[in-house]
Amino acid sequence: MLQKPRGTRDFLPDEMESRRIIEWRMREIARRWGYREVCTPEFEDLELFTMRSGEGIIEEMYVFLDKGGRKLALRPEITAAVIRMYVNEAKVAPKPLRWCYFADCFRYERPQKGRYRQFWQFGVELIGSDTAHADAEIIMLAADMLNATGVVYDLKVGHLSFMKNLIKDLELPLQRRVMAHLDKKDFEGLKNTLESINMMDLGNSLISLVECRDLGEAFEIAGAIPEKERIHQTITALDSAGVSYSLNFGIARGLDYYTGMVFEGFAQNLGAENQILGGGAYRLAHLFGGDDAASCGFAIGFDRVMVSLGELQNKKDTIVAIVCTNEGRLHALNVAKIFRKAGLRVEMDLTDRGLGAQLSHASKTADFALVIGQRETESGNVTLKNLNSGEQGTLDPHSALREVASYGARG
RNA sequence: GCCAGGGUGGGGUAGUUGGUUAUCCUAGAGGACUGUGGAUCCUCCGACCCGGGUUCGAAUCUCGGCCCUGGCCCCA
Repeated sequence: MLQKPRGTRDFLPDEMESRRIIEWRMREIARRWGYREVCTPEFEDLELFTMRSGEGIIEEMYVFLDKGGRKLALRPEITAAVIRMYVNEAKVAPKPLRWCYFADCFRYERPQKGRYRQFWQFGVELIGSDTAHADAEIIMLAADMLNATGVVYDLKVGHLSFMKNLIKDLELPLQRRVMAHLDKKDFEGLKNTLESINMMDLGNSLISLVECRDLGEAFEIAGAIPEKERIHQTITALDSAGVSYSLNFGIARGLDYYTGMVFEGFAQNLGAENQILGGGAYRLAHLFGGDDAASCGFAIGFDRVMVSLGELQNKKDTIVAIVCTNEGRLHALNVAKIFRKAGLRVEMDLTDRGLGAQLSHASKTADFALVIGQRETESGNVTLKNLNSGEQGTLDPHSALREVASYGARG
């Protein structure tokens, strides 16, 4: 049998319903904050992604040549494409721009719990606003959105300026190494790296910074930071808004283009892949030939949220099955039309079997049966049967409709 | 790329000192019941992940691959 490609998934109707429900909760929060949806191509020039993240990521992407010999890649993330789009299409639009997206991405990685080769991200980007309150809005929106899904998570907020201030005198490659150590909480590796250049004092400061959960303390450790006032404003706004988070100045988020505030969210009941959200303030537009617009945004790992939520009990539609004889079929189609126009879910029996067999099937899949044969056709009525209670009666189609409509949704 | 454990009808399973037509449950189709379902009974449909090797004979032993689950690495 032909199998689906590794790391991809099929979604049956029950699961799709759950996914759409959660998706729409996120969409609704984005809408309330003024973020409007954008859409970019599923594939882009490979260069778009290597410019943002370096040549190393080619190994982790689906890369291919098209028939014109162009080097393309399935998008491994959306932020770069959104900023490219901003530079191409919207440079002169009034700032700030509030955009969001919900789309699938592709990464060629080894699948494991919460990690797939095709996966969906819900993200937002706030472009052209470089203030404490822009940073705060993005974090508040992230929290609002995760809360709306019902997922249980920890939110960690940090700022790169603390770490950067402490290591600003190191050579650039060394800075990168130190940041990588800190991001992974690899204190042994950090000590070894700094020992080799005789800067153990710095190591101790960095470690206490990473373990520090208090803003005042962090300022003391890191020394004079130009962004101090802005950071204060952001944090004050978060506290005032009642956002639940913890400070963590060890977040490095790997890449060079993050400029200040950074934050991550972690689900509590996932395995090794428990990060469900990541974001921060960054500058990318200049890479793609635009101005040096400041941006801020985040992406939520939609599939991980779904894994964390587990199986959901969705509200079920009331289902009306039409059970009819050959003599009743044309009348039945008219009745079905009336019910559908009223918004009800109606399923015709399409087989030629007897009423007994049709009803047997209906009892497994529906809440009501409308039995329509010669007698109903001649009188213009329908026989409505409640498949849970077994009660039935003959009445005109509109009375039957009222009866079904008042039944409401099944648990 | 690496490590561990797995893969038997659509779903869930039994079956290893190698040996009849591969077990059972469930789901699906039909019937007993030609205008009334769920119970019961009967019938049918349907599987050993793929390929090589050992053997008279492989679901079972062996090798390789694919895929699944979880972990390492990576994580934009």
